[in-house]
Amino acid sequence: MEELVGNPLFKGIHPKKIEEIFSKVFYQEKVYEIEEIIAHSDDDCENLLIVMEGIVRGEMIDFSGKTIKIEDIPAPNPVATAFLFGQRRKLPVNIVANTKVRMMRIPRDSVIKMFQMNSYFLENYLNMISSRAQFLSMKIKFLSFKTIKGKIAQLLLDSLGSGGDTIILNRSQQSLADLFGVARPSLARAMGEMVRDKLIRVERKEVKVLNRKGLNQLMQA
Amino acid sequence: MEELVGNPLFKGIHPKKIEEIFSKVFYQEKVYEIEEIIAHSDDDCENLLIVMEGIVRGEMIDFSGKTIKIEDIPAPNPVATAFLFGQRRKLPVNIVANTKVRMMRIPRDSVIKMFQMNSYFLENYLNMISSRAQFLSMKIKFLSFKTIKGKIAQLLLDSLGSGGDTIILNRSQQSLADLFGVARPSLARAMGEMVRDKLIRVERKEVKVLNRKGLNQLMQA
DNA sequence: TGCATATTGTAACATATGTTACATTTTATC
DNA sequence: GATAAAATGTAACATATGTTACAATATGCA
Repeated sequence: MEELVGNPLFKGIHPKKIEEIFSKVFYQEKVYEIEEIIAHSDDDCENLLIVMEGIVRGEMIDFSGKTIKIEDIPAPNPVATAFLFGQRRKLPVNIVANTKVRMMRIPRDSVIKMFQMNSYFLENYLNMISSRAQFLSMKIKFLSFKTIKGKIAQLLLDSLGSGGDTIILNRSQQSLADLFGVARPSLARAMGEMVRDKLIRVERKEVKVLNRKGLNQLMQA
Repeated sequence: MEELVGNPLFKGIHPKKIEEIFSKVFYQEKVYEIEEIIAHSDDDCENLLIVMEGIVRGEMIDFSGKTIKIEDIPAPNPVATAFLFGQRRKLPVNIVANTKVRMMRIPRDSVIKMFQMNSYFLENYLNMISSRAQFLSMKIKFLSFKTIKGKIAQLLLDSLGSGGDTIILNRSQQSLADLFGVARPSLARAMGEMVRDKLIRVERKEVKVLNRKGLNQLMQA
């Protein structure tokens, strides 16, 4: 069980205690070879999966059969903790072995027992899904700005904080456009108009905010 | 405690049992008048708040100080369950009383004790934040499709799965439009065009997929 | 320095979506 | 069933963004 030390789900729990917990609940371990599919998208999510060794990836399959990588999950981390409970207890992605991996599989019932045996484990689990919900919430705030100028304003005011009025953009226009999910010339045009309207001044990678109130208004729409 | 029957956090728990739980942990109740601010955005989230009576709203404050209503939360429901744990334990919104309200306030420690006293309560809580994470996850998926038709295609093919070819939409056009982050008439138009192009056939809440390949193509763009 | 390459600015035009307004249909309530 | 309320269909028009193409800079490298 030493592999579980360092796993965020077992943070703050003494290794001896971890041993003790696992002596009292049912679980399985299984080894997968490279590129083997560990779990399919839409499979019922009845078990907590933990990467003990190696790296797995989550990938989406679109309907034409193409796959899109979503994220890599290395040991020692759990997989899809937000789908073991809740209304839709199904995996949203395929889980595939990037390397040879060893996975631990703990049934939901065992997990609940573990929650009641050890409040650290419970808090760690709660922290994990809560953090995820918080992160997604932030991301949505960003994505749901409709206009390009709104996204720019959000980015600028966010990275500005309270002090100062200049930001160094360390990304190319193209990468910014990708981040926003817009076309590069459209981004250039939007920034050009903001300069024209004296909201900002741009010099190479340096952006100076001239009119905070104006930027705020762009975020409303 | 009868007000808690019907509260999703206490689903499946016998009223007597609820009494018993609350006899063993610390909590407070407080009454707020109309338009009184119950909690401020960025306040540390140290307590589980439950609306016992009345309706509260969450509202965001933008940089210029204007407020934007986010959602109404009527009794008997908890508030901001996803912010009691996790990395950023701060309220993202102001909580304001829409009507005269009575709120229950349970410290995080008490909540954890309650988790360990009653596994229904624990599962209900887990279900609630998990469902929220799942909902946000789904929303992001839709937001990142550029075109409305793409979003529709994604929704249809997703809820279709492998078998059958008809879906019952249990949401109003408006709520779908909100989910997609588009305007309602735009959604109606897009669906109309898809019907015209013989990709789908719509009859009230029932949608029949006529051309899967065509829907796939809409998702590529 | 000179050259090649990448990045950025700009323009004209096409298109998707938003906005507003109203008619029509469905649903709920008495 | 009658009525009001909600949801939906549709149209005309405004606007933001995408697309394509090319010129103007900036950047890296020999």
